[in-house]
Amino acid sequence: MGATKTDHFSTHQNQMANLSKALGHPARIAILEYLLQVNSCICGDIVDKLPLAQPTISQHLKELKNADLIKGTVEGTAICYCLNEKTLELLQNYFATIIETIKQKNSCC
Amino acid sequence: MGATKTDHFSTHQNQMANLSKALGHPARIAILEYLLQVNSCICGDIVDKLPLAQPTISQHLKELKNADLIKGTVEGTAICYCLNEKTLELLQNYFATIIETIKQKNSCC
DNA sequence: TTAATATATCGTAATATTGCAATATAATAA
DNA sequence: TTATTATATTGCAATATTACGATATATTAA
Repeated sequence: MGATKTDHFSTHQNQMANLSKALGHPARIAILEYLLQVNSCICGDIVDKLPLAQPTISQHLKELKNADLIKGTVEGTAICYCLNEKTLELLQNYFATIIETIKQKNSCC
Repeated sequence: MGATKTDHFSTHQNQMANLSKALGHPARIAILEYLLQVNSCICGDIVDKLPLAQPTISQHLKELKNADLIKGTVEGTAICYCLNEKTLELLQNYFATIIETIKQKNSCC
């Protein structure tokens, strides 16, 4: 098979898996970090910053957008991308809660 | 192709991508959350808790272990798995820094 | 030793991802 | 209108992931 059994897991588990999966490629991490570094939305020049062809980057941007990790607005000929703080906060909260929970536990291996 | 151009990105970017990728499947999120919920290491019963066959779970555990997200110790006939706090802290810190950086920025779309 | 139990590995089919050339689309400029 | 520029989509080959039956391995129990 290979089909991920999405229906066997909770909505929340699928959501966190999808967000993680969207960040599960160095190019997409690089895009995230580039958008973070630039002190505003970026219109256009992502392609010049990464060692990948334009269609490939477009595809990665699409995946980040599908996961709601970035937002894109049409700005004339270019498209203006920026990070979606709300979605990134979901991730931050998730891992923060995990660490908190671990620290409350008495022990481990 | 399909080969991920790992060599074109920084070690750090590859590391965060690998960690994210390892969590990019609902079964592995479910395993993580199960290990978190149980107030100790778990020896054995993960297979009973998930709707997947034993070899499939073994494979997912292997991936989590490869990513250093969990630790496994042999405990007689069973194997004792637990979360690796250090690695999960890497993720927490990463997203915390991202949110912090976003909040410092003047504006966005 | 043999049996029972727990986990891992092998092999393989189904599916998904990645990367890019070629091409399409959409907006502005000339 | 016809360029020009920026981004998206299509199509496809290479590769990776997922799932699991069958089997192997390893530990304890009898």
